[in-house]
Amino acid sequence: MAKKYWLMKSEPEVFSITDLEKDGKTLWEGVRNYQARNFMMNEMSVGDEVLFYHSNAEPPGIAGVALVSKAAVPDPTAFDKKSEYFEPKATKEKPIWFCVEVKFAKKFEALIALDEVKANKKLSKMTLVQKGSRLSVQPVTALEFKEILDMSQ
DNA sequence: GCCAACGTTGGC
DNA sequence: GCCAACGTTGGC
Repeated sequence: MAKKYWLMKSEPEVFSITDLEKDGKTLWEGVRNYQARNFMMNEMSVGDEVLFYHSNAEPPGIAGVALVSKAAVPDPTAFDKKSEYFEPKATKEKPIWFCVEVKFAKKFEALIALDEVKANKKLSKMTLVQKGSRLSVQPVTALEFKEILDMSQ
């Protein structure tokens, strides 16, 4: 299976690239959107590369790179009554929600702001810059991924 | 199975 | 804090 590329959004107030650098790895818990879940559950493989995006930030943008380190497992927060992500309908047999584990790869020296991505004509097709795109887990092409890395140096 | 109402995301 | 865009829910 060829390596795939992704972009995953996180609010840095909640969990930033610096938190990932500190922790080394994390379960990508709390995704409650079927499209995003399906990408994690069906498409992601260990070794896939992930652009770590800071949403709801000043400025919003791509902060670094992570690697998928574990294929999708049931999201434990769905079973946790105290979690804001608790899902009463989830059972061990039918967990409903899944999450992958990602590990830290690199933090960009300077964040690539959403504005810079929008200004780059080569990236005009990226899901991220499409109008109304809110998906928190989205595929990125190999070319787009390379272009972002080029912009980061 | 339609669709209005409602909730959420996330840039600005 | 606003609000456009989109997803989900629930009445029918």
